[in-house]
Amino acid sequence: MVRRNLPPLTTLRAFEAAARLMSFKAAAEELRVTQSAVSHQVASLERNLGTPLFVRLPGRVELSQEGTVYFPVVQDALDKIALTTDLIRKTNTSASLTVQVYVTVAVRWLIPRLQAFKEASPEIAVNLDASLLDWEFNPDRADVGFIYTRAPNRPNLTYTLLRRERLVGVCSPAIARAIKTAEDLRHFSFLSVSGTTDDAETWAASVGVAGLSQKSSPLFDSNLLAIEAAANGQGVVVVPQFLVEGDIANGNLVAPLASDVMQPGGWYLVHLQRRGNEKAIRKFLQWIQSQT
Amino acid sequence: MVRRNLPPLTTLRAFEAAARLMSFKAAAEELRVTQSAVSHQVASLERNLGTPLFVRLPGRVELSQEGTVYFPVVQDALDKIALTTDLIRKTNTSASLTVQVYVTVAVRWLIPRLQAFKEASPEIAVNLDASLLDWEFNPDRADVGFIYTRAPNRPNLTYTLLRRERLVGVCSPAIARAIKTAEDLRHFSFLSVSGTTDDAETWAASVGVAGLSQKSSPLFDSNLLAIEAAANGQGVVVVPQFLVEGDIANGNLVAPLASDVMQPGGWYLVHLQRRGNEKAIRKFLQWIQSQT
DNA sequence: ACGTCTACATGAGTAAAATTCATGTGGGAC
DNA sequence: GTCCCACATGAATTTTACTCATGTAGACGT
Repeated sequence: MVRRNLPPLTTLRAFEAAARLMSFKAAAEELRVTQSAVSHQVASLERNLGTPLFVRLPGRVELSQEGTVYFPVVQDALDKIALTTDLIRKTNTSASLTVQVYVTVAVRWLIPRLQAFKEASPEIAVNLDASLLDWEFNPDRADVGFIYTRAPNRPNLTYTLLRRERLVGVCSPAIARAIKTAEDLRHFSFLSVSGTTDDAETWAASVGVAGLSQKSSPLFDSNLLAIEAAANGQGVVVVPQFLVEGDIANGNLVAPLASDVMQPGGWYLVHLQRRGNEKAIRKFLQWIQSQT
Repeated sequence: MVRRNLPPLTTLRAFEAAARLMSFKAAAEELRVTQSAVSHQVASLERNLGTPLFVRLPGRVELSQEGTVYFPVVQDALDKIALTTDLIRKTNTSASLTVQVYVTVAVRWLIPRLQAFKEASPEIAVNLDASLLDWEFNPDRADVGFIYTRAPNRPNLTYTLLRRERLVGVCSPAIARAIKTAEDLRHFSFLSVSGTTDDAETWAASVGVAGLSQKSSPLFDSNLLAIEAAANGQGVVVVPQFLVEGDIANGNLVAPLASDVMQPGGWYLVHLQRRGNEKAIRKFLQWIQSQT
């Protein structure tokens, strides 16, 4: 068929649900929008077609004559699209899961543990969408996000708190030997990372050298580089503890000064609310909760 | 079927056209969007499905394996929706045309002439969407608009200039007998209409009494009421001439002072660009052009 | 008769999606 | 090597979808 004058296709979704359920309210619940959205969508479709598709009765609706003609055609069409869409998705995505994760977290925490997930769920291939500076979960690019935020409240997203994390200042063993008190920090560089200077200052204040981290030197783009630099004896970096607990355990890095200060936000596993029932997402969520 | 996880339906339109034509560029032309829009839409659908639907080759595309599966299902579904949509539209709207028109223009100019249009095109029922203050064409509410504007450049709309109109100051015959020169206007009220005070002042300046219209009295919501008030001897109103030429011809209103000042904008017949080929719209446009 | 509750309707404001714009890229034709 | 073409992409803009707040009409209970 040559170019067709289709109605706005999104409105068909609302119309079909409302027609099938005989209720704008029930359709709204199913589609996870407000009743008002369904009402507006149906009205838009009716304007486009130039005729009512429903007869409005007190507290309920019936299909109009035109609606009775339209509904089975639309329902059948959407059903066929949905079935084929699911088939293609299953073929390609139910066996994979894309995780959006900060590159440092990927390298230093997640990747070492992924083997365990693969063993637990061999049918799910995990792809990592590692980002350098993106703190916001992008549902267009990933199925889930391992995200640090202080405001876990973006609409349409489900946030599951995995951990609140302590901040630690770490350095190489050589530098650690020279640090007896916080005052000794004045002799070494703070390796600051863009976007995390608040954390560094919070930690510095907690060990009694408020303001010191602001006199810092090399600015790094990511914790990954900063941690490497710290391990190489170039100074002290302040990071969430879970990123360096492996290095602390093997002596590669040392946390010479104790502090109980916590990051103000939390680390969350995030996904689109409406995808909360997908098996791969649920399995990953369960697994990562068991790891933290 | 209970709630389904449909892809974004708008993307299906782009996918189907691109798949049928084997060209994003040709699909863009057919859909009257840019090639970039098609590219973005297809990419969005591919992300949603988790797999490419096209194989990109130099300067052309082929359907991928999944695309080959998906295309006939989507095409068939959209064809069925389009056919049924057209059937419903034909039943309800191809024989009718809704004209958005300022209420004064409707009462004083268009309605008296509609009989001629009905005789010329009896198969087209004209509905009027008369508005009081809306100067902007709303394609959601009407098929065409008879619109005054100085800026005929909103995107996606086609503007056809019908006329540029002279402004006239009109009053009852009784008041007209008392007006020999423009200075005599000082003894009478200017009947101002919200939204048209610029016109009134432009006219007043053109007959040599700049500023006089700004000392005006009763403010009316529409020219219709103001014209009625003028005919009833309550003062002078400044309006586009075509609105009162019938009253001037029958002596109900008089334009005692000549002026050649024109309205700065124009009167246009407006419609959605993409609907320019519809028979009812074309017929109405031809007819109203012959009337002006 | 009155009050309460429900589902749909509507306008305004906000968020998300669609689209345009400008430009880049890779390959084919000449 | 140059030019041209179709597709790709990011940013900005426009349009659409949606939410919010509120209104309305009728059903139901008292």
